[in-house]
Amino acid sequence: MTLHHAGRDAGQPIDEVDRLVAAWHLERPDLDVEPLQVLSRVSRLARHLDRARRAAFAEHDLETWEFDVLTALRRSGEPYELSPGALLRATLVTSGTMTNRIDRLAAAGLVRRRPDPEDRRGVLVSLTEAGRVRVDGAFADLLRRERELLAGLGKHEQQALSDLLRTLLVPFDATDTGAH
Amino acid sequence: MTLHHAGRDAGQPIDEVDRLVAAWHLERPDLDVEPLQVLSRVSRLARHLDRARRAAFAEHDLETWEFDVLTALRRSGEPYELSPGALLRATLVTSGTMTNRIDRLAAAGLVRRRPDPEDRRGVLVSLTEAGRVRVDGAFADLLRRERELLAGLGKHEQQALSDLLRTLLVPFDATDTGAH
DNA sequence: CACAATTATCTCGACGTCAAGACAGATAGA
DNA sequence: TCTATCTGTCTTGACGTCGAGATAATTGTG
Repeated sequence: MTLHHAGRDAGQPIDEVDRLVAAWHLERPDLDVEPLQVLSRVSRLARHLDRARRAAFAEHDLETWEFDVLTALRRSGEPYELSPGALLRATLVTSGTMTNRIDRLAAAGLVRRRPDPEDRRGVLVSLTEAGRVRVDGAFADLLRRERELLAGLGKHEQQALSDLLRTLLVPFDATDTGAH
Repeated sequence: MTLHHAGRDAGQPIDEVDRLVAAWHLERPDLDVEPLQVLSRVSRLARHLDRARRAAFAEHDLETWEFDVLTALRRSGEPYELSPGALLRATLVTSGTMTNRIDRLAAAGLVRRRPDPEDRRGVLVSLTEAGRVRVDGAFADLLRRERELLAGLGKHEQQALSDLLRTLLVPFDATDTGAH
């Protein structure tokens, strides 16, 4: 395996993934572990982002899962109303989970449930005024914090990064319909 | 907000995040949601990766959490032995979770627990031969699949991507000591 | 018009994780 | 040495998610 030139750029700082890759090189010099350079970083970064978000939402008395549901409704525009089915497709959770989430959000007064007038199997979930105010505040705060996390990258580096990530993402978004 | 030039490159396909950003532009034209271009993609990609891994490990009768613990041991080298404390730092879970994981891995015959001869509070967890064989097989398979996921990128695009991700990751890895 | 297949939501039990705290042993200062 | 503090591991209870399946309404076919 020709890994002699596949290392890091000189001058870059070292992160946990560099250490992890180095450890694998010692233990399994026969394997090409380069995929980890990209994909382990994606996973670890996502984990850190989850924590950062949780901290941001805590100041608005919201859990991450509450934010996910409320933003899906907010993003859908007036009258901020979607079916549970649409919500679970937007948030990638199962139907049992969504029922539970809607129950708790309704108990907290952030959403309202009403029967779908056009389909008697169906239900429509809408944002209350309290819910809209809460999610708008949390979202603005989230964007502020995310901008800080990206401060280390210039505008066109960010653009390059999103383009590269999109390339990896497209195959998934194309085939995948989410959990039901 | 001057976003008129901040969109996507022409010729690139559209992914879910492009749709999500477009929806926000309609609903909240006052907000600069560009951070989502990077960070939502990271989160969503991590989610898809989790699923892909789960599928890879299933063929080796391993859960993701089992793989995480076993690779930490494998990577540490002979004699493939670490304390629960070291394992929880490596995997970013809490101590209660790690106790539970070790219990189940020991019951499955993949790891062994023994008292630390140098510290009577402590325990040492080591890979059994069965555990080493299992994790080596699963890891090779994982790398094979991850390489396929990255097939859409050239070698130096992968390099560029890991460098950009490292820049975002370094501040976290520097300050953060993980969950205890 | 009836029947089968599909769609939408909810119910329930099992599972893995976390957070807080219990407990034993180690360590350092008075 | 005695005591306070720290460290390492385990215990416990609450919680959110999943997966399977139940129920009910709609749609499509003959």
